[in-house]
Amino acid sequence: MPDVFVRKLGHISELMDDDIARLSELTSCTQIIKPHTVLIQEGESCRSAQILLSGFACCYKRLHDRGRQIVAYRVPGDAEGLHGGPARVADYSLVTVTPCIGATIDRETIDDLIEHHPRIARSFWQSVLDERRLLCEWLMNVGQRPAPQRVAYLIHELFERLETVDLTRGSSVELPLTQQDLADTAGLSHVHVNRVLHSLKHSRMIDFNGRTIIIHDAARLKRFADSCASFPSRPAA
Amino acid sequence: MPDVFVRKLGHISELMDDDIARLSELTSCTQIIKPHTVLIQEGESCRSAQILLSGFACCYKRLHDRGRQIVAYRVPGDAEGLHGGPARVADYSLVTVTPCIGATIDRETIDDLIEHHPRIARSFWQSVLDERRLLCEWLMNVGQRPAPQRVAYLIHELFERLETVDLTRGSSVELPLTQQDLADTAGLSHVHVNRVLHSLKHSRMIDFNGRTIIIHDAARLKRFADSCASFPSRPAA
DNA sequence: CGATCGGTTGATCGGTCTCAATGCAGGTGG
DNA sequence: CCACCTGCATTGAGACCGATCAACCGATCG
Repeated sequence: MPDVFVRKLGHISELMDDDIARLSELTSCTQIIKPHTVLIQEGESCRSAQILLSGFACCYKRLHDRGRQIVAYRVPGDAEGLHGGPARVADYSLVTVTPCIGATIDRETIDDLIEHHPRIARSFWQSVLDERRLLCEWLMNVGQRPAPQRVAYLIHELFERLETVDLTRGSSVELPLTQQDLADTAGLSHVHVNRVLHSLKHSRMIDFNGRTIIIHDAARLKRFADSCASFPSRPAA
Repeated sequence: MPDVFVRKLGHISELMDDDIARLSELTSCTQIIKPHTVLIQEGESCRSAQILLSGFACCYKRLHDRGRQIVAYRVPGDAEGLHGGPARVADYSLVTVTPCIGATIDRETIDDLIEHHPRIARSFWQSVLDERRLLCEWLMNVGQRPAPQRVAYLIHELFERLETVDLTRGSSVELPLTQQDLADTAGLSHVHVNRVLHSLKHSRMIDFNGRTIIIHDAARLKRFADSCASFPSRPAA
């Protein structure tokens, strides 16, 4: 059974046995990383790709004095720097949120994979394009949605992503994020995120207890996120 | 002299004469496109790449009933769909803003270029990664900056991008965007964009007349965008 | 000449931020 | 074992930024 990373790549683009073998070989050398470890610093050049096999990480940019903007989450199976070409200056910092298990692949190996393994190259393209898709979604999220819908969308997205890697149990997920993290993602204050979460809970859209979130009806949550209801609508009756 | 597109690619990643020849060949068959023409529809599958040689276009997503979010601008030399792999469902719509001159390259040709012209492949990677970089910037822009800084940032970015393709004259640019376009980019109302523009003008940060914008001091504009001044600061005295 | 589109301005409303205080849990050192 | 501290969640009060609504203007165009 290949690891999460290889499975996820195989999901978004067809891979053959030898592709899988080659990738598995590269991700077999793992390391354990402590929470809140900075793996990549915005602005510094980054020579390798990072594969996340377990745990939670996030990517963020800082605005001089002001707050940080989280621009992406990395969950098990995700990777950073899976693109061809020479080393680039990092667009954002990458930091672990929880303890993580990761693997590192250097740029030469990435380039070699892209050059000699067309199916792997495709899967790399797909994964970069998927990142771009999420960035567009997030941009629309913070640009167009009011706070409750914004938070609802984020929770829904994370739930769906974690579902594909079997990190949900039924309708509940473990989200190791603080309300401050959510705030920095949604472009809101953590105080307001708190109120919004409770209003979502009150309207039976979600439920939570500690870091565990329960989504009773993912479709309804999504529908709400896309609606312009000026207030989380109560369940009928 | 190669066209804008080829020059821009050559700028971000080294190309040889035969690469340039091959690309120039592909962009030589141009077409004229009317303003407000939808080239790609969000959600529809898109089989070709579009090169923009002249004119202005924008990419946007729609939120059900609510407004649109512009997620990118395309200026001369930019392209859409410059990535490997099979046709994908479009993440956003692409529509011309002004009359444009464009060229179309089909997916098979793109894949062939990526496979047989390593330097071209690199430049394609770079351009996709540059798009991603801008998306992150925009996300931080709407997520973290107050309205005046947000608009200032956008104007600065567009000025810089247009400068690299020689579409500025000294410190002035022609921006064929309505205030509504800027609003949909910044996640603000067009009324507020109007007020902010005037306050930027009043504080001598920018000047404008019709669609022509003058940036007296690009560095100062950028500095202001990155600051947390609660109000556009007047020039000393 | 009316119609349309984009820009401008004023008044008002409300969503969200900020500030501040409190509570609660886990960890650490005495 | 207790005192303390730190990080996170929670709650209230008040201020403010930016949205909305509405009206008007000017230019362009058929």
